[in-house]
Parts: sequence; structure tokens; C-alpha cells
Amino acid sequence: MIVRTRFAPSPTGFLHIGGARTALFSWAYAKKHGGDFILRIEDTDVARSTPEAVQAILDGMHWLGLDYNEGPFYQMQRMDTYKKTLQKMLADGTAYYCYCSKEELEALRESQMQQNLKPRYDGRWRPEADKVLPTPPQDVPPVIRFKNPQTGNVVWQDLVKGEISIANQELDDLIIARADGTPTYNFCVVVDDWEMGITQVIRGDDHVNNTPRQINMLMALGATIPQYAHLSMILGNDGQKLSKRHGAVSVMQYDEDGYLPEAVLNYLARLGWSHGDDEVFSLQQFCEWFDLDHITPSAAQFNTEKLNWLNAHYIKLASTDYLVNDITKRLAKLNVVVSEQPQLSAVIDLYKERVHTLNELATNIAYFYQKPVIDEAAAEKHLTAETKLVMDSLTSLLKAVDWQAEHIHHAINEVVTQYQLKFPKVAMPLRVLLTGIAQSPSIDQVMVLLGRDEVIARISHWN
RNA sequence: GUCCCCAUCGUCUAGAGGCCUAGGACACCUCCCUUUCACGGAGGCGACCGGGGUUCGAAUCCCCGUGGGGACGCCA
Repeated sequence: MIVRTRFAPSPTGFLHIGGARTALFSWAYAKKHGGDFILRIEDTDVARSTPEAVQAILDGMHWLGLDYNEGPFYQMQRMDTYKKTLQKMLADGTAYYCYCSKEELEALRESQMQQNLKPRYDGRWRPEADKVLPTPPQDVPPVIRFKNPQTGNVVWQDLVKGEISIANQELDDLIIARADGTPTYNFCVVVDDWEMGITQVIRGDDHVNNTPRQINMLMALGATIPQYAHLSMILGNDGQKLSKRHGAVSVMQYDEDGYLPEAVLNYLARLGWSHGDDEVFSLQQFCEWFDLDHITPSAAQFNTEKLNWLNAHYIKLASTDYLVNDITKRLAKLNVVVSEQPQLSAVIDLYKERVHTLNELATNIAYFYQKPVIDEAAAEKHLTAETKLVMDSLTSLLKAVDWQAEHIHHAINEVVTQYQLKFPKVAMPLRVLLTGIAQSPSIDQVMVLLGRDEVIARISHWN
């Protein structure tokens, strides 16, 4: 049987890190088994779905490189199918009209809560063999409810959590079509998963409680039941649940913040899944290794520091061409115009082993293309009156030196000897003058790239 | 409240009854490298939630407790 998995987000917001991981695992499972990965947009909540959100999800998946074999399918465009199925269920007696008003339902829920009962529909419009149903009120447009079995258990082997069993007594007759006729989530999922031939439903574990209902409907329809794999959630850095108002950000924010997609992917892959002691691996390797047996059933806390470490690793690996292209854009955002000299590629090569993010890289090299702002603390510490003299001597030497790291180094050494100083005594003030701060790569390397004129200008600018 | 799920270093995790004196990674600390800061290298600190069973033997299986999370919408 061909594996078919799907990612089915609702377009009510951006693609966040949890959704991205769900998509990644679902995608990887299909890839691993040579199957198909389907994208389905669950937009039946018309009030909250937006085209912008659809685009944001598409953008996020594109950035991560999660391509799909089919879709995107939009549930709002599949109404005919749902309605047909609804009619069939009404005809079969597996669904029925319910004329309860929202107020009535609200009152019911209220009283159940007060009695410490689990709030649920009491089945007052559920047809039974010898039951006399009330007369339908004229002013209440009916909803359609699924006639859920009342006895027995729904049991499935969850591919992540193992056997899960829920008693039908815990379930009520859920609404599968609203009063306006539009079908609801649990019903659409069932129809779609069935019609699209989904073999493994890989989704967040907030859906565990929906699963028995969906299985019951699938059975009522005579459909094949897919396998289910429920992924635990991802918590924020502080161990708190991620939500719109607490820490949840779009995956595109990671792009903004200077993360490489391969770093985010690698990090996400390792969050809740493992392959022995392996930490760093390519997407391709991940697809070969991926399985559902090694997914942790418990929630995982996001850790930006580990992401940073991975990102640093992937920046070191990134091609210079890629980095030049990317960093040019980031510098432009900082209002830094990249000139011909020094060559951006050379500057990047000098810095790319020292940073955790692309933004850090851009920020750190900005001084090559614009005058540095001298850090006050650094200036106070290193730019003392006596060093002024040393810098002057150095300037004279630099004017004549062959502009290569080796010779520049020699020149510095000469001054070091002349004034009987330690090397850093000359290098540090130079650093501050040239870069604005007290940390940089090898100072002679920096000078080579900066160019003789600029170096001398920056030194003499000190007054 | 009811139902469901979860529980190994601070964090991500390895672990399928003996290989566990519990392994790896991030972070942290120390040292080395060094021209500052990084990078890199070598070490170090650091965990099986508690209690009962089962077993010759339990991080691993079972039960109870505790803690955390999720669900209980004409949202998805």
C-alpha cells in the first residue's frame, strides 16, 4: 500500500514552530516510504480564515522546503462532497437533525458543569427505536449531529503513544453540520482523510480526543481507518505553552532573525525524535532515518541556544555565494551599502566561523562599509594618550608597507619592539580604532581587507 | 469536575529486564590553542518524580500516589 500523509492546517494564523514540526514529520514519513504528502487547508471556519494566513503557511512551507505531491486542497471548495456525504448519513440513519437552540445548549452545559459532570449533548433529538421525538420548532434551523455509538470502546494503536482506548459513553453526538448547512471540522477531516486515501494521520496530540469520534464516523461510512500518530506539543523556552500571545512566532520569523532553514529543520527534527546519538544530519539523511518508533511521547521544550549552535554550524557550511547574496540583503536592511572593496565574500569568509546567526554576521561586518561607532568603554580602556604616539609611528610604517597580512604583521611587530610593548598593546587600540570594538578576527587580516587608505584614515581620525 | 495523555541531567534526548558505576548533544565551569573575542580541542559539573509490587535482577514491566499537559464549541 502506498503511504499517503497530509498536513492540514487551518489558515487562522502563520505557520508556527509546532505546525512546522508536524508538517516536517508528516512530510518525512511520506518521503521515507516513497509515498505522497498532501497539503490540505482546513478553512471551514470562514470567520477566522484569511487568505493572508493561507499565504503565510505556503510561504513557511516553501522556506523550509517542504513540498507536497498534492494540493493545496481547500475544504471550502469541497462543499459538494461534504453535503453529499451528509445526505447519505441522514438517509442511513447515522446522522440526524437536532433542533436545539444555542441558548438551550448553553443552559444544558451550564447545569452539567454545576453538577460536576462532563458537559455533553443529552441526545434529546436523537432518534431511537421506540422514542417519540418532540415536534420541531419553526424558528430553529436544525444542525446535523452524528449518531455516535453509546456502548463499547474505541481503541486504536497510536503510532506514537501506543494503545489508546476511550469509552463511547464519554462521547456525545457531535454536530457535523451547522445550522447554516456548513460542515464542521471533525466531519470534514473524516471525509477528506477517507477520500484522499490518507494512510497515516500524523498530527498534534491536541487531536487525541477527536480521534475516537473520527473513527466512529469513518466506521459509520464504511471507510478504511487510517493509522494515527499523535505528536506531543512543543513548549516555549520557558517551558510554557506556546500561544499567540506567548512566544509563538512564525517560522518566517526565524528567517528574519537570521536562521538558515537547514538549521531550523535539523533542530526541529531532533525535537521529539532521535536516531541514537546523532545530532547533526542533513534533511536527506533525516528522511532515510525517520520513523515513528523513535518519537518521544512527552512534550518538548524549545531551546534557542541549541538552535543557535546548529545555526552556527550550518553557517560555517554554507556556500560563500549563498551567504553573499543573503548578507547583502541583510546589510541593506541595516542601511549599509556594500561597496566593491573590500570584497564581501572575503569579509564573510573572515567572519562566518564566528557567528550564530546571519543577522549577527551582517551586524558584525558592517564596519567594513561604514565608519565604526567607537565603543566608549573600549575606547577608554585601550585608547590611552601614550598609545597615540604608538599609532603615529605605526601609521608611518603602514604607509610604506606591502599590503599583505604578513607584512602588516611585521610592521606591528616593529612598533612593538620599538616601544618595548606586548603585541596586544598595539593590536587592541588598533582594533578599537578600526572596528569600533575590542573583539575582531586577526587584526592584520582585518587591515588587509579594510585597505591601506581606510586603515590610515581611521587611525588618524582619532583626535 | 469528567475523560485522555505524559514523566531520565537546567534543556533536547539514548535506553525494548542484566551491556547502566545511566550514554550523547546544547548550556555552564576548567584547561589548551591564541593577537582580543570567537572557532576548535581536552576535561569537569549534572538526571532515572515518590511508594509499592513482579523478577535472581527494574530507568526499563504492573499498580497506586504526586506533578505536568490536553480535551470536554454550531473553533480547528
